[in-house]
Amino acid sequence: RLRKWQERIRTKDAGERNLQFALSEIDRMASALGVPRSVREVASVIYRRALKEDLIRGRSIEGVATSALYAACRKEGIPRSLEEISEVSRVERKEIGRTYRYISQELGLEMKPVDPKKYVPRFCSELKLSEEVQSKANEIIETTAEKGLLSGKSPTGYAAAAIYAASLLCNEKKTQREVADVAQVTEVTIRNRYQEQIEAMGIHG
Amino acid sequence: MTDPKETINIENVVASTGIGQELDLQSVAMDLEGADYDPEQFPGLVYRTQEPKSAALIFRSGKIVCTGAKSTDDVHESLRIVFDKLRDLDIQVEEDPEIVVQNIVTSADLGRQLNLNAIAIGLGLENIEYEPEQFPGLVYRLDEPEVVALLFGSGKLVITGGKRPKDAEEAVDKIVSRLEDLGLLE
DNA sequence: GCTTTAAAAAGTAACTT
DNA sequence: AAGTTACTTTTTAAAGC
Repeated sequence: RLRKWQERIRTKDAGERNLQFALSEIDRMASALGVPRSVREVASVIYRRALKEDLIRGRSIEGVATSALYAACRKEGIPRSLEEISEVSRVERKEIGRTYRYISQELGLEMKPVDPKKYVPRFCSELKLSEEVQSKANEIIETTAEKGLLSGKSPTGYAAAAIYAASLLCNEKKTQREVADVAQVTEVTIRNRYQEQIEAMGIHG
Repeated sequence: MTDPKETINIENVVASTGIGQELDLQSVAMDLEGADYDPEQFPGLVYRTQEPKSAALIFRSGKIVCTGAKSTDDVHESLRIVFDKLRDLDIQVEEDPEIVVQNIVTSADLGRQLNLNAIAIGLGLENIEYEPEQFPGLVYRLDEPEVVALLFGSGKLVITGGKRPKDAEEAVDKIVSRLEDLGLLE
């Protein structure tokens, strides 16, 4: 009986240690990403729910913690791409995506697709582009998305192309490479989305 | 207007069978030309047929999996070739081993562009999976028939998981009527 | 869970030319 | 910039790690 009691304590301690590790990892990654405290709190709640629903079995703690943070960023309306998230995690992008989809489905998070406009302020700020460019980029995204151009396209690539187009229209040109670097997409993707967008907008650049 | 059902095309049929006899894959690999066998990598021996085109995975237990065929008839034809090749190697093969179709992959075209964002909301976020950062298709799981559909912005779709060609037809009908009810088609 | 096989859809990426 | 190749998703059986 003493042994069983010790085992329970040991198990409880192990569980506590794992939870503490997961929460400290969420904190570390959140700091590295520079997201507000509210996001860490939402991520913690998602992680604890996943723990309660026994979704971590067969998966790494770090993988679930990273996925919870990715989901939290989206829930709070300040999404980070899987590429950005994977840079501060030791879990690879593909695994984060898989785990995220799994916990999202199991916890019924009902995540809406990411709106490309959510990336505009941060990307434009990193590129030191004006408020005017941001507004123009948002207008391009809104107008072209309404025409159905967004279906199936990556939100980061879509936002990057709109920002590139807006920078040209506002005479604050940034090169495709500069925009591609902050959005972490290729120039080819920007070129392809850009062509579709300016055509749908009836612009000739 | 073309009925989407008429655009259905079977792209791949997966079936399993067995010759009812254990095999020494090492010797089969030596005698069967074109056979790929690397037990360190995968326990099955891979044998490809040219006409009809398919790939057969042959196991030590004598069980066989056939993939890549474009119809259930092609599955039978491909496996007949595999059985005969094994017989040529003096391996006893039952007269006609039971062949079970395990999965049929189909493609189809709804004929109009789809707004996947609207469909994701319309069909209910809890029932679908749409993560364009990871894959451009919207994943829609149906209960009856029990298949998985991948819907694309172009209006093209893929139906997989079915065991009968009819499963894909029923799935396309249900998808079309649901999208029409939601006013998301056309 | 992974390994292998086939196939479609469309997007993205990494190469070479 | 174009072209090629390859990887993402889904499904399914098989035997073994």
